[in-house]
Amino acid sequence: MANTPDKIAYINSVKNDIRKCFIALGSFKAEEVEAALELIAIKTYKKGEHLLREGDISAKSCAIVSGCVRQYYIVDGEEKTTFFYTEGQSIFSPNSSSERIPAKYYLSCVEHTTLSIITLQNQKELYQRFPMLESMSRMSLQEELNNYQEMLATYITTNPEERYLNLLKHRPELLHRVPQYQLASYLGVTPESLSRIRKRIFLK
Amino acid sequence: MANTPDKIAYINSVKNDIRKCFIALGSFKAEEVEAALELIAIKTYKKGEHLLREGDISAKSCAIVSGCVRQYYIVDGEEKTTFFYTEGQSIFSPNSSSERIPAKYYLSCVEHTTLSIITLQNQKELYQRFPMLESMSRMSLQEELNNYQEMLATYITTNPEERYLNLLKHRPELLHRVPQYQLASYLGVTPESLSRIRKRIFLK
DNA sequence: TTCATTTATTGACTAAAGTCAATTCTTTTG
DNA sequence: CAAAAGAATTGACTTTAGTCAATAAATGAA
Repeated sequence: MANTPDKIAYINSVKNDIRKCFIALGSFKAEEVEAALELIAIKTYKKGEHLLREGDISAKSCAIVSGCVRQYYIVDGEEKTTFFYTEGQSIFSPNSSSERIPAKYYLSCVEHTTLSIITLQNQKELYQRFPMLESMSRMSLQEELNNYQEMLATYITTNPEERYLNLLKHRPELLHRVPQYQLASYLGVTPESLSRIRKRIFLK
Repeated sequence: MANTPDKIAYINSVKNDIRKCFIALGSFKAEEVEAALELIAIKTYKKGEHLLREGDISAKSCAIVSGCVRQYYIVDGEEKTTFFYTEGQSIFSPNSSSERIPAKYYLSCVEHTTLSIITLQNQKELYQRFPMLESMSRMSLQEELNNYQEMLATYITTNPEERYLNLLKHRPELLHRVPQYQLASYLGVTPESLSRIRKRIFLK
């Protein structure tokens, strides 16, 4: 399927936004920025499209430019949602460098979604050329790790109702973007229970 | 409190183990290894001692040489355990580089524990001197992030009984090293419930 | 717009976890 | 060793979530 002029224009505008980010870092020459941009692909996905299926071996990392991607596992034939990625969030590859680990989960688009994608191969090249980027990457991984530690801690220390209220507080937009049965599974309850939790909260 | 000769000998033997790890990497000269070792401290802690308290600003990362460290939050006056670190695991600082974020949790030793500790300051120096170490650090952070993503996913997709069975399978030693009421809180249930879960499983 | 499908809610009932109090078992320590 | 403190278990009861079936509401495609 060939890209329409519209789409090409859109991709260029996204690339330009990324260009601005690189330039804002202040440490790169114009040619270097262009070289780095060459290593990144911009792709769009339709609602419902999969980025990854269980068993796939992925060798790329993505950042969400716009849209929403759902991570889920299939356990006993049931979809169990474990994360929603939205604008600005990164989906790190389950594979670092040389390993070839098949994914245990699925990634599917909840909405029409635009990603910036870099292959591990290109990432390696980028980091060799610009060690500063590897350093930044390490620090953002560290931050992301802290986030996950905190998410796990929050999950352990709260019950489903509190988790729903948390979501309402910290990612309210999700409630409108995502079907409720997927939210339910993300909160670790059945759709029926989430419906009752919402009712309970409403009555308070 | 001065170190006894015993303790000095012990710390030296630990340092020597770390020395061997560096040498095994194959890319460093003997003086470089010694310089790197200078940046790392070995410390021992008694059972019950705290490495970190809520509100503390920590500027170091640790690796568990031996022993067991429990991470917990205090929520409504109750300790909520969210992780157990054992031999070979790393406790990354909640602060990367320049930020000064006070900790939201506690770290306390479940047993007599030995740590290797590096300050963020020294870490920075180490990475500047040996970029390969920063690259390794990035990759191990990536792996650790994958671990956490999977732990969160497992937590979301399982009920307390399954979580207990999981622990039995993947970290059986914890069941003997850690008091049951702390495990209960780690599994997200009350001590009474865990006691009943164990009974239920036993009767099957 | 209409029909079909998907999603959300409700009801009735069951299973599991929470709470509080009492008891037993285990570990510490003076 | 004995007393005290800490940890684990058990019982009775309450609250919350799970399950299954029915219905209502919303969404999407022809």
